[in-house]
Amino acid sequence: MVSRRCEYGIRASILIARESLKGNRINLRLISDKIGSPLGYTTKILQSLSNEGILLSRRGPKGGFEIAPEAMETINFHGIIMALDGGQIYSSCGLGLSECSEDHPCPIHEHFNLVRADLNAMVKKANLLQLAHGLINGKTFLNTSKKNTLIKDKKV
Amino acid sequence: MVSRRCEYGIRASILIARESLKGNRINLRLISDKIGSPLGYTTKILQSLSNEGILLSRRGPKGGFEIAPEAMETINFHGIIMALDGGQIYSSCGLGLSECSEDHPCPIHEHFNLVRADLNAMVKKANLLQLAHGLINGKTFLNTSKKNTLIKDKKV
DNA sequence: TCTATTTAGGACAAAAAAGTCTTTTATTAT
DNA sequence: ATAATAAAAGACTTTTTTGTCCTAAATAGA
Ligand code: SF4
Ligand code: SF4
Repeated sequence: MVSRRCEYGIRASILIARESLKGNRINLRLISDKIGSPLGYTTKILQSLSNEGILLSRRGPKGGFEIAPEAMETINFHGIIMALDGGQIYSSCGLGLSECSEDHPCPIHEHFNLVRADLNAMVKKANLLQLAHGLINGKTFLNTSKKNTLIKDKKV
Repeated sequence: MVSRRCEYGIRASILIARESLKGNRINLRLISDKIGSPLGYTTKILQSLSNEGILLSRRGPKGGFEIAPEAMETINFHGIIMALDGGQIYSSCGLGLSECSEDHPCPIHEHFNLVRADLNAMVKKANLLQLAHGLINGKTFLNTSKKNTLIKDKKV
């Protein structure tokens, strides 16, 4: 549904948001460790998010990444996906049926529109403040298994 | 959402179904032409679908691909996706948040469940008979632009 | 039987995505 | 100032996905 790049970006953002709410800045090593992503790859993803203004970064000792608490309500999945994958998910049909248009719809257009509407609603509804709070309250978890091992194991 | 491989497979299946309803067998060259997919790649996708019993193939002159009309109601997107991409779409979280479990959900689990439910409903509801009929009636279209040019152009 | 046609199958190549490594720049504390 | 720390940036490699090409096997029709 989204690229791995984007998956890491989402997980990292939620983690950084949580730490920022607790007043901490968190560095690359810790992030890649906690979310189970390759360090050298993560650095670029976080750079992209910084460049897009989603994260704040600070070099040097005591440096790391953070998110301004007042911005957290504005930053949602949609923004992160746009920053990392670019709008393809939205502009292209998820089923690859070439062209979208209301007066020339492909055979499954109606069905697919429902899914797309839900997806759009979700990515815009899910903001970082909410997600980070969920983590802090303990109601929800940010599972940090390395490299999706659990999911891959299922296949074997 | 699905791989390109799967996109081609879906488009091809709908086309073959339509032709089969009209009593025609359709060959590789025509298929790849109509759906705008590379011929040599398409051959393998159709082979996979044949091996999974989704398509019937016939070699030699007047050969080609077809789908038994009585099977069309049984063949849905779910089956095609499983045959070509394998169940990853279902087993892994579309947002890559590692682990799925009802008692240890990740922060956006509830939101995502809605999308997933819709998606599941769609891929199972969309069967080939229905889709092929849509094409024949002229109510819906199977857009055959080559290599998703329209979508890619939007980015430029 | 012979030839033309069409799928099957496998080896190979190119492109894209994911991941690694090394050097540079900024920041903090001594 | 200097040393240590951490992000920025870019070159490079590996893996996966996508795509190409060539040969073999099956089938229909002359
Ligand atoms: S018309 Fe609908 S189903 Fe068809 S390609 Fe466009 S969005 Fe997808
Ligand atoms: S708990 Fe829900 S949102 Fe989280 S990884 Fe699993 S399916 Fe995805």
